[in-house]
Amino acid sequence: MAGTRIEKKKGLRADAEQNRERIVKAAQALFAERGIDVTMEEIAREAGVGVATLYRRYPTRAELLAGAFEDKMWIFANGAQRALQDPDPWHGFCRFITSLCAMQSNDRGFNDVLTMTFPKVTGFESARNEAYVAFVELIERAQEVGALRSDFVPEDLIILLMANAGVVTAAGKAAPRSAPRLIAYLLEAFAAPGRDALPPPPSYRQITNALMRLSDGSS
Amino acid sequence: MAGTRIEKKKGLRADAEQNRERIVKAAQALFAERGIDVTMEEIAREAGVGVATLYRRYPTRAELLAGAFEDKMWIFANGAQRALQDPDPWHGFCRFITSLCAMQSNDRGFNDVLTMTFPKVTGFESARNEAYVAFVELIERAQEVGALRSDFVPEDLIILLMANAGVVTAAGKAAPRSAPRLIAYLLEAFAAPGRDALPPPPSYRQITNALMRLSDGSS
DNA sequence: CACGATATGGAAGCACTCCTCCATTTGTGG
DNA sequence: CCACAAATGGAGGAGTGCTTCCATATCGTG
Repeated sequence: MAGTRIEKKKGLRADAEQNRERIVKAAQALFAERGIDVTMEEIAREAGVGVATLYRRYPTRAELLAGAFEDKMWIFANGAQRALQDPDPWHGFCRFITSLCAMQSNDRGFNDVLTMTFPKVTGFESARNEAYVAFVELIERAQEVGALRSDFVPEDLIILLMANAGVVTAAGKAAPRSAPRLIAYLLEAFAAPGRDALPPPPSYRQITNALMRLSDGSS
Repeated sequence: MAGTRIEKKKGLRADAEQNRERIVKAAQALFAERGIDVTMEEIAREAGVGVATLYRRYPTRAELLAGAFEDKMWIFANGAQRALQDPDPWHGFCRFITSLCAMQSNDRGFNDVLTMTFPKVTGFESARNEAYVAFVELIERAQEVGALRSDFVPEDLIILLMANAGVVTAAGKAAPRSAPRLIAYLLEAFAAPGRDALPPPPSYRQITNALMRLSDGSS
């Protein structure tokens, strides 16, 4: 997903740059799996460096978060833009929402960051706004062809995001089965006509087990 | 809502019992307003007692939570039962969901507790199960009269709860405007036909302000 | 290859919470 | 009214997590 990226810091010593990359990767992996509450020590350990190294590169926890989620935020910001190129407005609308929610499901940390909006972290707010502008147009297009109900407003997307975040957070392992069902219901409610069938629900056992997540160590 | 309650602890000295009540009230108030993360010290201060007093009555944080939310959990557990007495199955179904979600909106702590399911706290799990059983019947009744879509399953309620919890948590002050909109969409998706109109959405300003909640001290 | 700037690791400083200890105060039955 | 069990408050032990310090090790240029 990340692949070849531009070298950020200009005058970084070779080994330092390598360590920086290790740190970001470790942070991304741990955040994705366990949410943004992972310890700085743990990230450093996973990256195979000391905490001081981590702090030299990312002086504060917030900056590490920003560094770790920068690319996903950018993908998010451009998601609506790309969806605008879909010839079918309604399909583009649904695809954007679906893929965005999938990102939430697949990355607990991203899920946290999306709705938590920690302030003063360069670039995130602007990414959000950029996505918002594109999304407004996505809505208008879908409404013009009569596929999206006319009383749908852009704020509803944010509500959907927060709702999905709640499901992802609370459902834990059952999220991949639960979240799509929520999205399906909502898309159906958003549509003027009705369309595709619902995905199968998780079992009661699965979902209550997920609720118990405090008892075990996993998600 | 609480009003006159039964004296819990039998042989409590008069002043001790009075302090216990103060503690529960303080805990309920603070939890409701700021979620379950409130400090023990803070609760003690609000109650006008020392921490030791608090700990003597509720030896652990979990027990205090249990004590503070016991009554609301009971209300929840019996909500479905009461809804069963509604002559109109669909109306009963909607009313139960609506009032339950309103409880989440009005009490951040209850919202947390509902989905967090901390284990080994006497009575909560059984309350949940009791509600679940009643809710299954509520569903069947609503489906029999053709008001509720036939592919709706009980687990969908849990998903709805988790989704609403996410909105309440993330929206903060905008929750009273946002959560009902989510519920309205979902109820519409749950219904076989379509019914009532959607409530007005929160403004973009309101909802993004809510997202900024980390910057200020309030919710 | 040597030397200075850069980078590093781990210990320790802070801040914050949960919870415990114990000397002192307070209610209450006889 | 007294004596004693019950109750209390606040200091402090223990644990955790973010961040800083600094002595040491490493890179890379002249």
